[in-house]
Amino acid sequence: MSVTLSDVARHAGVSIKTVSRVVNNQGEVSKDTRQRVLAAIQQMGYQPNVLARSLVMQRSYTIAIVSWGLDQYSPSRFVMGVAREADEQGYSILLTLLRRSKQDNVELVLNSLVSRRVDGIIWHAPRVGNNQDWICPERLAQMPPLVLNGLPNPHVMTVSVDNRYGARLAVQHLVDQGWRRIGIITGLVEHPMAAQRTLGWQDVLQENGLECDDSLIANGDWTAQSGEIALETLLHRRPDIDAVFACNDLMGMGALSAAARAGRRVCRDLGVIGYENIPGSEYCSPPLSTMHQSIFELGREAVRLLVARIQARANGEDLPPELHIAYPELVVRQSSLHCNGKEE
Amino acid sequence: MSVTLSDVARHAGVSIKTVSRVVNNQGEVSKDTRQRVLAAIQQMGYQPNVLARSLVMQRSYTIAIVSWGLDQYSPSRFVMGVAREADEQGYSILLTLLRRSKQDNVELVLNSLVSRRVDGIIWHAPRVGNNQDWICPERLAQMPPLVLNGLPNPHVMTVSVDNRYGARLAVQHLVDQGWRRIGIITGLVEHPMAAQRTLGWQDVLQENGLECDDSLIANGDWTAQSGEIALETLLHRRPDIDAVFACNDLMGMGALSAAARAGRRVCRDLGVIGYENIPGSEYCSPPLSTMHQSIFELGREAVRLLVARIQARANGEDLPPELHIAYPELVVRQSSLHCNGKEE
DNA sequence: TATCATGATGACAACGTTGTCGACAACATT
DNA sequence: AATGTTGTCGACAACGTTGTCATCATGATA
Repeated sequence: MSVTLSDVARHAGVSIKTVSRVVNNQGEVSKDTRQRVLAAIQQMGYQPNVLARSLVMQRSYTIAIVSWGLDQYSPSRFVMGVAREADEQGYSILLTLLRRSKQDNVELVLNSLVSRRVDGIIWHAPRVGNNQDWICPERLAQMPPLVLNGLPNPHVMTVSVDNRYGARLAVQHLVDQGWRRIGIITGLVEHPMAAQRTLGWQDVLQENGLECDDSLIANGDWTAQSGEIALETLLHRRPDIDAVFACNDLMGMGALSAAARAGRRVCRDLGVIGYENIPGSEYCSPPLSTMHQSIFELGREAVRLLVARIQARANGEDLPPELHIAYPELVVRQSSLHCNGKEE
Repeated sequence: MSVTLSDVARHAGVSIKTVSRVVNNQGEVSKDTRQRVLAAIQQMGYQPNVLARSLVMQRSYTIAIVSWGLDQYSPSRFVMGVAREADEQGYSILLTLLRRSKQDNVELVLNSLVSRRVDGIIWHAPRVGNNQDWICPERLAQMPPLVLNGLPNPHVMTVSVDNRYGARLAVQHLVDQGWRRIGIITGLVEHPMAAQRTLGWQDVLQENGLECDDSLIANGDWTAQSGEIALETLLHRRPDIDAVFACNDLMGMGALSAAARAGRRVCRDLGVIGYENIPGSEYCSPPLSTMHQSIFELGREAVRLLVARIQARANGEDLPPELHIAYPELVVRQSSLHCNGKEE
C-alpha cells in the first residue's frame, strides 16, 4: 500500500539503513548517494511510518489533552494554544473528552492513553471528586502529566491562572467605583476555580471592612440562565445590593438581563462585572466589564513545559517540574462604572 | 519499562500467542489457561501496545480532525461531537489546527497525517483558495476523508448544514414580521458558508418582490466588532433600512449595539436576526432571534459515516460515500419582532 | 487397530523502523 | 611498508504485536 524504506532502498540501489540515515539526516552519507536517495524519496512519495518509528524509539511524539469540554470560550482557547505549540514542537495531539456524567471512566481513559504510549498528558479538567487521584507514582512513571490549575505537587507540572488574584482585582475595582454592598454569582461550586474566585471576593470585602455575608452569595453553574436566576434571587433576598461580581461573563450577561427586567439600571443602581472576557461581552448593553486571561498563551506554555520535561526524560535527566502562573487583567467597560445618577 | 505480551506469557507459563489470543479473546483457549493468563495480565497491569498492533494490522484506529479554529461556538461543538462519537466507536482523535496565515501548509499537514497512518480525516475548515485541492485520487487512496460542507464529489463523504436554507428561514421570518428593507451583514466573503447565507437572503427578497440591492450588503468578518461597524455603514448608506440579517450572532450583537448608539430602537425601528444560537444570544437586549443548528450531533454523524467507511474498506468492500445534511431551525426571540410602535 | 476430525497450543515470520557493530576503502601518519 | 584514522555503508537484531502454519494430544469413526 504505502512506500517503505525498503522500497526506496531498492529503487536507489542502497541499503535500508542508508535511506534511514538520509531521512533523519544523521550519520555520514556521501553527497552522491544522498542525492540519489533524496531523488528516490521524492519520486516515490515516501512518507516515514511514525508508528514503526515510535515502536522502536519507545516514544510516540504524541501528547494527550484530556479536556472537560470545549463549549466555553477559555477551554477552547487553551486547546488551541496547545494545538499550535504542539505543532511547532513537532508533536501531535490526541484529544480526549471526559464524560461529565461518569466518574469512573478516568481510569479507562488513562489506560487507553497508556496503550497509545503518549509521551505526556495535559490534564485540562477541573478537579472534582477524586478524579485526580490517578496522579500517583505508578502513573507518573508511565507518562509525565501537566495539570491545569493543579494542586501543588513536587512531581507534577502545573500551569495555572491565579483566579483568586483575578477575583480580587475585579471586586476591588467595584469597591473603587464606590459600590458598597457587593454580591457574588458563583460558578459551579464543585469547581476549584469557582471556589478560588469566591475567596478573592471575600478577601476584598473583608479588607475594605464591607459586609461579607452568605446572603450576598448566589450559586450559578456558569450558564447565562443561571446568572439571570441568581441575580433575581439575590435582588429578592437582598434588595439593598448595589453591585454584583459574576464569576464568568455568561452569568454576567444573564445578570444584566435580570437587572433590566427588575428595573435596576446598571451603572446607576447596580454595578456588574464579569470574568473571562468572552467575545461579545463588549457588546452587551451596557458593555460588560470583565477580567481578561491570556489562555491561548497558557496553552502554549503548557506544551513548552511538558515537552521540555519529555525531552529531558528521554536524555536520562529528570527535569524538576516547573510551575507557571498567569495573572488576569482588569478590563473596565461600562457595566461596573458608578454614575451616581448625575445625568438624570 | 512497560509490560509486554512476552512478560505476561513468561509469568503465566504459556506462549506469547496464547496471551494475544486471550487479550483479543479470539481463537480457542481452554478455560483453564484463560484464567491463568487473565490473572497474570491483571497482576502485572498489562496494557496492549497500540503502536505495535497498528503496525502489523495496518490500521491505527485513529482519525484526524483538521480544524480551522475552535474560537467560535459551532466549530467547538462540532469537535466535541466528533470526540464523543470517536470515543464510543473505539477510535482516538488527532487534532490538527490549520494555520490561517499560510496557505501552503496544507500539504505539510496532510503528509504528517499520512506519516501517522490515520485511518481517516475529517476536514473541518472552510474551502478557501485552493486549500481543498488535496482531495485527489492519490490522497483518497491513502485515507478516506469526510469534508464538512464539502463540494459534491462522488468519492468524498460530506456532512453539511444547509446554510442557504437556514438563511431563507431567517429572512422569511423578517419578511413575515412586516419588515421591508432588509439589509445583510455577511460573514467573511471568502467563506462558502457566508456566500450560501447571502444567497438565501437574496432568494427570499426576490421571491417577495423586495429590493435586493448591493447597497443593502455590508461585509463583516464574523466578529462582533465587524457587525457593529457594518450596521453603522449600512445605516449611513441606507437610512431607510428597517431590518438586518446578521450572518452570525456575534455580528448580530455588534449590530444591536450599533443600533442602540444610532438611536434606532430594535423591534420598533429595526428588526435584527442573527445566526448560530450561541450561548448568550438569548441574553442580549433585546434577546436575539437566531438560527439554531445541531452541530454536536453533526459531529457525531460525521464520525459514524467515516468509521462505517473505514470498516468497510478494511473488509475489502467499498462503501459508497454517503451524504448527510442538517437543517437549521428558527429561534424567535425579541430582536426580530415588529412592534409597530403601538405601545409608544 | 488404523484413520480422522477437533481443540489447544506454540514456532516463526511478518509489519517498518532504528541502533549496534563490523567491513571496507581511502588517505594520512609513523 | 606497516599502521592508524576517517568516511561510507550494510547485516542484523531489536521494538511488541498479529497471522499462518505446524504440532500434538484426545476422542470419535470406520
